[in-house]
Amino acid sequence: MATQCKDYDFTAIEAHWQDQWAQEKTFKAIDGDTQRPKYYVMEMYPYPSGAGLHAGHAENFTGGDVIARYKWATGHNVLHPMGWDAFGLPAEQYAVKTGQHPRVTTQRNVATFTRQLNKLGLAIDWDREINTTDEIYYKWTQWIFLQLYKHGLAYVSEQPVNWCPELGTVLANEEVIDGKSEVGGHPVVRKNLRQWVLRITAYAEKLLQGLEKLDWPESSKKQQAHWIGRSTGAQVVFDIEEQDAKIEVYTTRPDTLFGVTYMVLSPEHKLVQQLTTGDQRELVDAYIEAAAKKSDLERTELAKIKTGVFTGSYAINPVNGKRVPIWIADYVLASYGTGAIMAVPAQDERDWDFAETYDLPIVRTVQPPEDFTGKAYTGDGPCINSDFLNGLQIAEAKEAMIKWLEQHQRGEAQVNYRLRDWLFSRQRYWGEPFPIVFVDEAAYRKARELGGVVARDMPEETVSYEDGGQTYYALPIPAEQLPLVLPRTENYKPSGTGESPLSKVTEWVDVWFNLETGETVSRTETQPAGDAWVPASRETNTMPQWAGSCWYYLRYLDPKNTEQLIAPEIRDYWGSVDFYMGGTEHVTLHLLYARFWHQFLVDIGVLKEPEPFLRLYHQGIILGEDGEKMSKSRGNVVNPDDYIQEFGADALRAYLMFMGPLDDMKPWKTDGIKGVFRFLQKVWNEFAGRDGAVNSKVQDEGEEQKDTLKLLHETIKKVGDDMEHQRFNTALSQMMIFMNHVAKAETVQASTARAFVQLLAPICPHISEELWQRLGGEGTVAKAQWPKYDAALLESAEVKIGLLINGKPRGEAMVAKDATQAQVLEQAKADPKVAPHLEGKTVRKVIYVPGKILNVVAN
RNA sequence: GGCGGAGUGGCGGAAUGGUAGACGCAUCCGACUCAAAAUCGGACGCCGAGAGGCGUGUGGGUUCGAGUCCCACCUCCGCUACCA
Repeated sequence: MATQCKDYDFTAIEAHWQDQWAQEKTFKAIDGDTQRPKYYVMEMYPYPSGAGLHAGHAENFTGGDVIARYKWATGHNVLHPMGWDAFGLPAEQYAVKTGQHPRVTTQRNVATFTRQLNKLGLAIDWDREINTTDEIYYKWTQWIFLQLYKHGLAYVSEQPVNWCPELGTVLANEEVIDGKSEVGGHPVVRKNLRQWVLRITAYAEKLLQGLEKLDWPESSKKQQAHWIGRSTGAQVVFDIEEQDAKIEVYTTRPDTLFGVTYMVLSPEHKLVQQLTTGDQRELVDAYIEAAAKKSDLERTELAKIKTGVFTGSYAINPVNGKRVPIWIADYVLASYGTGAIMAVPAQDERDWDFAETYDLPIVRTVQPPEDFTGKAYTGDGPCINSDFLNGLQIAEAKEAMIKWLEQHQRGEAQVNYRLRDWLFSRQRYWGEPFPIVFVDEAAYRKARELGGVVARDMPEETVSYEDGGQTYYALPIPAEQLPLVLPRTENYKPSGTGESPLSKVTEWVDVWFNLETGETVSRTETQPAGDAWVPASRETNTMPQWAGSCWYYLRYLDPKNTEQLIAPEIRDYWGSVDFYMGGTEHVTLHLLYARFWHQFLVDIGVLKEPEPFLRLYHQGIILGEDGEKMSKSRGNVVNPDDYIQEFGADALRAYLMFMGPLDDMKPWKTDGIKGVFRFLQKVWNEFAGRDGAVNSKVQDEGEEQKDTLKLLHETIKKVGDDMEHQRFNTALSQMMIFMNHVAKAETVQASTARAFVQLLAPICPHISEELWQRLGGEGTVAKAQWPKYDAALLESAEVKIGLLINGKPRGEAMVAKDATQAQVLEQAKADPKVAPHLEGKTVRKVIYVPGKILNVVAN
């Protein structure tokens, strides 16, 4: 049913059709529909912040929506879902500030977002809505963690971490930018804390290999590959003079081993104390203390001047027996390789800088070219000063050296990755609790002996930690006992000590734990009867925000399943995500983590497809009207709601798609939306008319005019091609050209109008549904079969071609499509605008491209 | 420093090696109007009265023909950054 509107009352029309779609469940994806090909398209789900929907969201969701609608129209069974990434810091920080519980603010924000998204007219299957903070959802987040734990991919580690005093939490490396927190920009320092860590490095190779087959932007693949950072080289063992210890280093340049003039340990290296001699002790201790206090910002920003101190000890170079001094310096990272390096200043810029500062010797082992004027030489060349390597090029020398090291048992070839294990715990309230309890050693042993479901979900290798002389052993809360519900407490403020707020909820933390069944009872109750019940303490850290987003694309497939993460037949039907749209900023975080979990789930038999996201697409950032990044402080923020109210969702959607290529960064121009609004107004006026259901120029009987028909088919072709390649801006241009023609035509056939409205529907669905109805279309335009163009109609008997003399355009001519070169040349010679340019010249050559140009070369 | 992307009218942007500037915005002229808005018609790269000349960051090259291909350079943006 269409509305009764006379004018283009977009508010009424849009509300009407949005209701209609919701009621009819027009965009419900059907599990197991074998009649139509499936298509799974999704956008990165939003974090429901208090600020509401912004322009970037609108662009992201509209872009995905146009694709979804186009796929429906071309006969696909489309899955286009939506959900909420609702755990995370901002809700908790807001709670701390205002005293409102995160659950309350989250619910409120989700309601706001839902209302805003609906106003955009998105073709979403809302029956599959998910929320990462729902128990039914995070039960499975916990379940996946449990599987990771069981398979030895989750461990506890006391390690220096990025501690942000302001936020009262630890951050992942990826959440620290220039030594400041990504959220809020607060300073970050190092602190040792007990943490859960996921062994993503075990998947480094697989994650790298998997990239090859993905249809992702090349730059994103490169970025991820760089993040994984595979390098090949050798591990080399250095003896230490008059000491029992050995230093292991990793190097990508084993060929330069003869050029080692000193060694450097990171200040955190475990051998530092042992290697420091009495007279150096004071200096070394002071240096270590200073390095520990430095924030990451200081450590990187002050990197221009490298600092370090001598430990007093010497290492012995395994290839030539030379003694080289061992230094410590914070330009060597504890977390990469072995935390120690062999320094070869002649072939490494960093080492050169350091050697220069501290007056350490430099020995070239690669002959630089004669014209080389720089300091460290990192290019190729023949080896020198290198004994048995002399004369070899770098690649050969590396091989020879590795062979030598292996023969003499002083090292071996090694592959290294830049990727670090993933720091997976947060000292926060608003996240998924870990399905873990800690018990003493006796209880731990007993759990294994009992062989219940607890033992079943235990990893082979014991996970434990020490604190105050006591060892705590981790035991899983087995799958049967999930979800482990986040306790409803008002104690969500950060403790400030680095402990999670949950640690203060003692009635939740301290439990009786059944070592066989994994059941728990608060220790405020009396101990249940039976040997299997022991006192235990829950893990009080929570999971990071990334956890829920690692697998949400799977939950959309089977959102209400309480028995399985996903039913196999549903998994097999939908497979992987065909089109995933979101910002580039998630390439090294979310997209890598999600691939890791996905590959893991494949390995344990839960999933089959090797990769989660086959096609990745990044929408470009929308800048403010001033060409600057939108921000509250600049006051250039565009609120989509304002424009929906003033021009309608269709106009907003059309403008967002018309601004320029979807993946380009581009500035918002309010005047621009007026242009597309005029276009929609024109569509309405031409087809609906100003004062009736249909404009009187729309004809039901008779034939379409030739030129209109030709243009229509050109438009069908152009829009279809553009839709396939996400070129929505040029698709709209073509539709504007078409409407400009219709506006000038005396009449137009209803069938023509309907076909046009179909083309418009993916981008402007509301006005299209309305006009489709009025023009006599059947059912919803969203699912009407996409028009086909007739190639024969695209041809015309006469074509316009350009007449060029010596490559310069001098005129144009209408000629028969199959005109010969001679005919066209005649016409050119006779053309009053062209002829003067040929006067007195001899024609040397003629190039004729039928339908395009005739170029006469003359002098 | 490394990786990636981009430089086209006043602006957003179009152009399988084939008449650069489609489409839209802004501006100007005209019609309608008492007037304005809306709408419609027209103009709109730069220089030039005109013929014409010059024009896609700069310099070279390939080609009958280059925004598009090749080489060198300049500028801007994004990401990343002591990873040995």
